[in-house]
Amino acid sequence: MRDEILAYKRERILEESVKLFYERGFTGTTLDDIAAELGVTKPFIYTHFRGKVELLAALCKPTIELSLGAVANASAQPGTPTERLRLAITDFTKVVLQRQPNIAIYFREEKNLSPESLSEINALRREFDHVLSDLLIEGVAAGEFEIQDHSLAALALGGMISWAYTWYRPAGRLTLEETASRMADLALRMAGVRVAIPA
Amino acid sequence: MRDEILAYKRERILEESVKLFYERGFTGTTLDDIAAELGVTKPFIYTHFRGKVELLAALCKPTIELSLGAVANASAQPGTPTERLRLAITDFTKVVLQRQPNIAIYFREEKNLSPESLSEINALRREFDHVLSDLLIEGVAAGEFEIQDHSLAALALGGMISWAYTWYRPAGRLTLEETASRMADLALRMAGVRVAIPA
DNA sequence: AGCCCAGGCTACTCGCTGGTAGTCTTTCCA
DNA sequence: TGGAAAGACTACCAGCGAGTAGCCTGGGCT
Repeated sequence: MRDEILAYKRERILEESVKLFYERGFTGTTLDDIAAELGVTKPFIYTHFRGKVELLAALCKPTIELSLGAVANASAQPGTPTERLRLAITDFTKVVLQRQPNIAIYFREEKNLSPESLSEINALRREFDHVLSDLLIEGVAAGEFEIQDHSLAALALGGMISWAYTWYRPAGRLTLEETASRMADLALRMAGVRVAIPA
Repeated sequence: MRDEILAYKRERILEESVKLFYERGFTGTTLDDIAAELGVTKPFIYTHFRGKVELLAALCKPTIELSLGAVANASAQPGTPTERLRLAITDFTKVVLQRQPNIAIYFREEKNLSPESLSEINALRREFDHVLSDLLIEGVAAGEFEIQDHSLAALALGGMISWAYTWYRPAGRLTLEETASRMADLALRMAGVRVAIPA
């Protein structure tokens, strides 16, 4: 019970931090701003986090873990490489779109992370590329994909999806599900799979 | 002659600014840092630029113009849509890779631009997407491309290439030319063109 | 009722950095 | 050789914001 309240407070601090860092940038946001938005004062934040950069790490790392989790989970499913790649891309896209502000903050404010957090996150990203790359290799071996350079293709795929944080609008023309599905079509095509287009 | 020296000084200031902003971030770099790197002092910079944010704009805007120029020029060439899209992607990729630090700074530090600079640059980006989108539509009309949603495809293409600023290393496995060419292959595939793969 | 303590707040400090005012030097021309 | 102007520097200011020390209050337990 006490722990739950503590966790809730932490969560609320993070929520407002995400919002403000997303809108104004990391250095453009003061701890006083965040506290004011919560209706508390700065020292309150210090009872839950060591400082501003720890706040940043707490926003970024779990989101990168979620991204890695999406592709790793999809890749470990039963099914053909084509099916698994489709799942990996749709799930990863959903993470990016659902956590759009966190993703944006991470890529923009990477330079403000502590060296320790940065290297932890970089390890996750290398793992991400690795998993994706392996899935592509598997698909080529199975004769389903046709890829010249699987490392480059993995980077291109990851970039195409990650980039969505710059343009996706929740109230836009396409729903989250539609966007994820169409991105998967584009991704499969890049992998050399013949994808039919609905009329 | 006098003007040339003035222009040279401006250029040198920008060079060092790019380097430091790229390495340490915009707010992580002080004007004193830049001046020290140049072997001068802070007021020297103020004789060439109004302030720190003008420096930032002077780094970003011409690079975005160059990106737009690359696709606009390619799109206006004679030739089939397939040929023009290939040229557009290779040339755009080259801009991204040659100006990698500028591109990185722009995307990371967008929030630090003045509202005026930001809206100018945003206009250029809209134009960029528009040109790319039109080229895709043309290719579909000509029966060369097969695309479900040309707006989404334009965003995905733009993202896939722009993203290269996060991973490209000049001393890496692939040369700039090779990377550009392979990215074009991937892009054409996404557009639904059958691209042969060299053994 | 009285005590204690957790949890939050008030009220600071202090370093940093963008920006500026005014001085010095050097060069070029009369 | 004098002087004027450009161009750069020294020395400063002022505001801002991260982080902290110590106080206050209210609720629960004895």
